[in-house]
Amino acid sequence: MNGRYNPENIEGKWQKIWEEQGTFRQYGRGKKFYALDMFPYPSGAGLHVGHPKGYISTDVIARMKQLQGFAVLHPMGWDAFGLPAEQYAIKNRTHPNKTTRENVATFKQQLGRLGFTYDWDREINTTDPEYYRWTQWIFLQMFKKGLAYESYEPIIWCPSCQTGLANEDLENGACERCGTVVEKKPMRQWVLRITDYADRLLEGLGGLDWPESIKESQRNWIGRSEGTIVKFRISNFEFPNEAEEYIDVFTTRVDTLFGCTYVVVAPEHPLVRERMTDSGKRGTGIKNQEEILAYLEETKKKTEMERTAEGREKTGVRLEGIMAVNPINGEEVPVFVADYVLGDYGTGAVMAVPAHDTRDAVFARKYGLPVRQSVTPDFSDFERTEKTLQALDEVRKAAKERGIDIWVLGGLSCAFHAGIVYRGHDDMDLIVKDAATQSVALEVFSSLGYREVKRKKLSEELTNVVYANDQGMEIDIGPNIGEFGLTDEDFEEDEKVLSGHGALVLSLRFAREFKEYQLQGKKREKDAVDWEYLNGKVFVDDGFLVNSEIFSGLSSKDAREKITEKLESEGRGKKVVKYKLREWVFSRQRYWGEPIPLVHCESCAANEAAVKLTLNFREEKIWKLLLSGKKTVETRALNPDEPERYFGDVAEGDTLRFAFKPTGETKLFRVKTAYRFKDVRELFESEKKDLHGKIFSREFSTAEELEESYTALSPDYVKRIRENGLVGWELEPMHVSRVVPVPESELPVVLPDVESYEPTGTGESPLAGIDDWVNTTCPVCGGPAKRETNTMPQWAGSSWYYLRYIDPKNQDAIVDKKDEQKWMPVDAYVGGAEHATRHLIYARFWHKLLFDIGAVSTDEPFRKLVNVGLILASDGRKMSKRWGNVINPDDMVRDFGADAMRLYEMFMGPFSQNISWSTDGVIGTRRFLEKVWKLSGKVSDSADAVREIDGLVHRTVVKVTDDIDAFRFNTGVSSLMILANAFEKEQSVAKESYGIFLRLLSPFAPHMAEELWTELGNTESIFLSSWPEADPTLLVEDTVTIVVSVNGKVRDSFEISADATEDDLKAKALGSEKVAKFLDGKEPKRVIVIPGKLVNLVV
RNA sequence: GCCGCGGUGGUGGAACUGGUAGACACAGGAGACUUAAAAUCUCCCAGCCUAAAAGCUAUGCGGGUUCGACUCCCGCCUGCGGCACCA
Repeated sequence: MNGRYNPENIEGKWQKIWEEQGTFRQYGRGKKFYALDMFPYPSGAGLHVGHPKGYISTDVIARMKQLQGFAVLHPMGWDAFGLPAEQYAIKNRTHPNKTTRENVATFKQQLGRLGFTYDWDREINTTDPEYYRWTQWIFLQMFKKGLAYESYEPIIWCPSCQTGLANEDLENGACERCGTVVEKKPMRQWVLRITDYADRLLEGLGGLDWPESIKESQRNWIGRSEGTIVKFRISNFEFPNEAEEYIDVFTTRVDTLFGCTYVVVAPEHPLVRERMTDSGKRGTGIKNQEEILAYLEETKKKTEMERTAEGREKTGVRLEGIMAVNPINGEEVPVFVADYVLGDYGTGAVMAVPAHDTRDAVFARKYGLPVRQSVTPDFSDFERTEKTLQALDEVRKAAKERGIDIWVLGGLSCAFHAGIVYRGHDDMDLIVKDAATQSVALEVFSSLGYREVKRKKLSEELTNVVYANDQGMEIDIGPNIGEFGLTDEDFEEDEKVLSGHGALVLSLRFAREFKEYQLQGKKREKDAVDWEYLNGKVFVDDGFLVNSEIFSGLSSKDAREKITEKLESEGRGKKVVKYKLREWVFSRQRYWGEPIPLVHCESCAANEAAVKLTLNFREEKIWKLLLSGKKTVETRALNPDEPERYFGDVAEGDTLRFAFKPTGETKLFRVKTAYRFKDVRELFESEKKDLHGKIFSREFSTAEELEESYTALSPDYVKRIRENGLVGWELEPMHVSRVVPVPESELPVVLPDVESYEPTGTGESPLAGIDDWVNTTCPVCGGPAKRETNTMPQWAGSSWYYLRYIDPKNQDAIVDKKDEQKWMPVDAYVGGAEHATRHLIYARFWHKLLFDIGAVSTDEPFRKLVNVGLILASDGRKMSKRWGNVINPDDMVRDFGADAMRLYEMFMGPFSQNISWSTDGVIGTRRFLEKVWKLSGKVSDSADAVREIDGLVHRTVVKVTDDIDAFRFNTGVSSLMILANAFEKEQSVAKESYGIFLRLLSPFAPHMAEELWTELGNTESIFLSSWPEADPTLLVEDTVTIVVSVNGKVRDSFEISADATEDDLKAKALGSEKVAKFLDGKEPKRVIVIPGKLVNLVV
């Protein structure tokens, strides 16, 4: 006997032995298993009990897998770059390196006490130059592939963190980190072209064993939608060059094209600015310029303040003087500028179809624009009757005779096609306009054979009465609206509003048809028609076309194809795919991050400047066509999402850079001299007409010619632009320098020490102030050059760390290929759900790039992903210093032992669920361990102690194995408790059974299991033994409990041998006295026998 | 608004593909041991009605399918998470 259970005496001891003997470095075995945790950010606060939950789970799995004979990789490391360390550094004037080192030490010590199986020889730290050397290397690979580019677009800027942010770093329009409302700020940025991978990121999800919610979040985030670009020609406009000009709109509902009654462009749309900028030869065509300018001003202000406000009111201004021509029918429709259209999604312009889009409907109603239905719901699957319509007519007629005007809420068009009127899902509401005549209305209904069937109390004073006739038609009559002072206008609101006011609402519903609808809905499942009403208009996702000329009668789906085909064949449209995913703004203007390994060389740029014009096109075939005969071609691309936004203060001889996006492709112009803006613009516009460079070959076949075509931009002109407020964006002069990658052999570019970590706030990182670091020589020409001073975001290092664990000390590659092939992909990745749309998208993106360049062998890094649920404090809030509700794992280990704490965290509930901490719960698992400890005193070698509960032992083997594999730790632990309770009831426990039990327990409570295993006389570690296998013959029980029920209610049960026949069961059940009572002497109508389970008697 | 996931005792939760709802544990109650307390052990513990048994009611609410529903279907309510003027 081993005395009292005292975790202190055994836990440290075994932790040391495991580490010394390398118990968990059995890498030579055959099958591999890679168990991975999302590595922590080593904060100054240390661990709280929530952190280890995920780590315990991977440890449990790792230990079981090792017992099952796998080679198990289970590493840990530190994601240590990031703001908190930097902020701490600013405050305390310590180097972030120092705090990071200290925090890591604390974390490591805390984790050590819990007895994890980490191989610390593989520890990595993202701030270690030997690590970030490879982070920089990956960046260079992106740069070489054109996936990293310099952009001058306005980006999201957090004024408090003083850095640019990615779209992913936002939470409800505020900085995720500090909660400050962000701004848009134009500045030079490094951006990663993640959208190039959008489709693959989307498709790859299909094969992953990940929680559905995470996959769904990623799908949402990527936001792929297939649609059509439709070209609306602009008319009523003086065309200087007789050139046609178009507004391209993006729509996913091209089937509603005939319902388009106007076009809306975003305030940022080039059309707006272009029409407004000057009175030169193009003219503007827009008559109400001032009004529009005022509107643009207004929207600019609005976006900063109340952008997030719910239910923003829709505002807009018509562009007077121009019209847009609907390419499908030649109809001219007005054009509006309105900020309910987003400038940075689609084409920044939409075709408005108020009949089939709620936003357009709201706008159309406000500005009195026509509404034209072009699609109607498809009710062909429903068996229609005319009954509802008849009933409606009847009611109306009878009402009219008595001088009552009845309003119908809900679409009659819908009623017409369906033969039934629906509002919402099941009824149509009638309103008696003149509330004073409510009593008369009631009289109408009763005269038509309706009688009261039900009364619903809506509130203290308000009651709803339901009448029905004998054909099953129901009418709801709401309370009298007269008392509430509603006016005619209120009737235009939707029914919700009215009932909210206690309006007199009469609901007409045909009960039987509603039932049919339910059945149909079930059969059709996802095809079920989805629609809603607004002021009598029908919003239909899927239906068939009406009012659409030759397309009428087609289904929405077919029409989308057919109309697109037609537009395409005429050059007036194009099938396209759009994403919500934005490019990844990758640079940060902060200190504590990986330096971006690039150099800006002015000398190289100067050489380049000898060539008068350099064009960069992303698509190779285009620039080749354009630049044939030119001296220099640079393949680096610039990707502006916004066209020609930046106009600097330029003087003659300065370098100007224009970025524009006429057709979605990306181009960069560099023009050695400053040119007159107007003429440059003309270049853009002409370019729009013909992508394939007609204008270049015609007008600028040589660089010299191009230069001749332009004259210097006059200061007057710049002033005018500014005064007009047309270029409301920050003016920023741009300098051309050539970006040169730091050669791989010179990596890492080490983060230098600085005097002050303080962000500069100017859009430059603190690194910019270190002259002797910034100034360097160009790797290409050897001339003076400046280093890139932006740093990488925190997400960089974590986007590939799982690869480095495999081969952490490799000097020649990010990971050895053979080792990579052995260990990848990760078999179980555990971490918080909050990483759904950042880390987990970024890492997949990087991994796919690495796959493309042959650095890794798998297309996806994480085969299986499991979310760990939060551990909340006992008050239900998140654990935080701020609330003073933090539980420290060290205290738990001290008071109850690591094993009890591990066991509790696995037992407390479903692994992925958020659950409040309960220290009492730890007491429970500690008691269980005490019980197990005592059981060792009962262990006996004698064979006669065996067999009794062998069945239970082996069923527990199956249960625990399955549960661990499926992350159902709570029920796994529970079954161990059941087995221990059973052992306890026995006189003695067979040594063999106890050995099985210990091995099942060992992943959860390794220290105790190891100790007791030794106690049993084993000389080698329990973790070098093998996982128990269940004996199938012991799994079946000899006797089973059969339940007898009468009409499904349990009345009796009995034990019977497992091989009893159905007839045996039946006989026994019928013989039961308890059952006889319920049979009431009658013979059961039917007897259902489920072997091994139950007998049900139907009376 | 759209999408996804949930809603079971005083509490955390269990129930496999429809077959004894509440395993396991916490808290609570009663008792044993003890001078006493802690620890430990035994028993009770969904609600209603009961002396007890029996019975009835119960898995957010209302319907449905089925011999039988926490489980499947329809509709609602509600909580959480994601996206959100994304055309």
